[in-house]
Amino acid sequence: MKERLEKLIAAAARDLFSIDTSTKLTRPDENFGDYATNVALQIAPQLEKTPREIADQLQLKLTETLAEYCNNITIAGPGFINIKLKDSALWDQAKAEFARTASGQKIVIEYSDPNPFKILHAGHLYTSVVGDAVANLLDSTGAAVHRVNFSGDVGLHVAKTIWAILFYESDGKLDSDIAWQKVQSLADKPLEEKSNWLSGYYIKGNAAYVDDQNKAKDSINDFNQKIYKIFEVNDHNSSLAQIYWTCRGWSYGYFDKFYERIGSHFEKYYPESGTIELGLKTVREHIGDVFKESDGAVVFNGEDHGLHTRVFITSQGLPTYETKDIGLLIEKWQDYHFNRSIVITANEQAQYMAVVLKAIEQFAPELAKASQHITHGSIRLQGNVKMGSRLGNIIRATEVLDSVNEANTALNGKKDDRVVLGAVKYAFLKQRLGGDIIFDPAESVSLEGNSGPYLQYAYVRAASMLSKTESDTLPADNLQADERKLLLKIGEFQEVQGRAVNELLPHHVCTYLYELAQTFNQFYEGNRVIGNDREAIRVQLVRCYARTLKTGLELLGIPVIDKM
RNA sequence: GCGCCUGUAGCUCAGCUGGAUAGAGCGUUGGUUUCCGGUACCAAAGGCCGCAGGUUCAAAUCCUGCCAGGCGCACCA
Repeated sequence: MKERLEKLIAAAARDLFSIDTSTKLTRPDENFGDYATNVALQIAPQLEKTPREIADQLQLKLTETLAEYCNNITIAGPGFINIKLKDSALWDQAKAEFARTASGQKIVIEYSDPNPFKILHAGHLYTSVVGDAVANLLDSTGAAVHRVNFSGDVGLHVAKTIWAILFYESDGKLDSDIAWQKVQSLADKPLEEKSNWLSGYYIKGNAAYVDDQNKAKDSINDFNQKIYKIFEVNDHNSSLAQIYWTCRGWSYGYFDKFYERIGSHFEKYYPESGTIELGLKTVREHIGDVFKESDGAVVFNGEDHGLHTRVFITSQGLPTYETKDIGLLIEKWQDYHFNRSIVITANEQAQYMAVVLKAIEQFAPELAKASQHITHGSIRLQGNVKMGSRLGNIIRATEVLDSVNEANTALNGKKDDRVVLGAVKYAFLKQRLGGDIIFDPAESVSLEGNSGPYLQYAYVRAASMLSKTESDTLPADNLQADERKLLLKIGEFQEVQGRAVNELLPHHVCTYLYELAQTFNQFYEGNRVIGNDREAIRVQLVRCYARTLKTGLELLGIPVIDKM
């Protein structure tokens, strides 16, 4: 509807003044109209007329050409043209489906990216929720969306953890047989406990590495190579390898359980270990033309492109994250032949990723061009304090869910995981991507006001009403003011979804859904539906509203509830 | 030091492809229930939109400088 009107207005301007405009319609204050355009103000200078004169001429013309959709076109202020839609146009708009703008396209979206052997913290919860919402948005455009997950199953953090297990379980002797016995003895423990056990050793290993206790640094670097070696020779038998594979399995098992709890689903996991060979091969092939050797390492000279210079292969001959990311992108390409590849991470990776993509651009420009990196802020504690495992103030992902569960149970006397998820996801998504999120376990996730449960409750009300009626008549004209206001708001959804997709910003959907639910709650207060003599029309309206709210909540990955 | 991001009400944030009186939630104060589910609704108080210039008929929005905070800058991920 909006695009149609914009085209008609552009056509009118062309007819009247032989001028091309690219003016967009906006949603003005409800007192002015349903749509507004400032086209008269914009073209006035070049036509050397007053905006008011132009607006007058346009008003006459548009009253004619927009007659099918609009019944009132007025001029206000310095020359704004305000348009009021017919009720029938409002109904059409409210019932429209999403435009399938990316139908036939393949999109690979990678997000969440947890590290085995390390803690799954609040930041992982946040990035997962964001990724789900962005993927859902893309899905709504008709594209085939493939959700994948990249996880660091090799690398220094793994060496730190394994080293610490060996060191502390065998009294500093680094005896893998003794450590393996310990690992086996934990077999029957719950996944959560195993995961905590591992992340505890990561913290110890990291501390030892940083402080270089007991010459730990060299020793850990040595273990790093040993772990890469496990993959090189496909070792599943040595006690070190058994410790590695067993603990790795615990981590992945724990991730699966977590994703199930929050409703995330990945089509494929790409472990870093699987990207090494392809990454190394690719980088080595391009030593000379893209990469160069420097101090025994292989680097990409980002400074030539206004970026940082980064190491791709260390002087030990090991691939860094950079090289793994190259292998990963090529592997994704081989798997999917995507039109678009999107990676979501925290802000701190932004400039790093720019270097990797610039390097790829040198030898595979089409891959780099199809790739997009979007980033978000991190979770910070009250008082703008950063979380960090070494600071001992990490909030586990499950702690966030548990604390909200506690608050919700206290509020209404019973536990409901759907409401907890609604509250947490909405709290994270309602903020524009990019900035940090200040998280206070006690207060940040609200259950009232602008919150997930508010939306869920606003749906419950409508669902409850609809269960009490059989009414199924067609919509009618001559809407009353409150009815019209609600229908107008419902009709805004397509525009909001379009904008959220274009900008890959889910918070637009949150903002809109909250306004929509607010409009509905206001309508609900003042207008009886069931048993009213306008029941037929109002039931149609409520159906339309409920459908819109449900679709919106689904885009955000928030559970839709009939009764709560 | 260089680069990127951020600065809007007491707090947490929308608004930033320039437009009409700068919005919401929480918190504070005061109201609303014979009636479809009160996790609701209504109202009040609360703003040099970080500061200073510039562009424009029009700037929270665009440009420049400064101040404050965050992130990144070679063998971690």
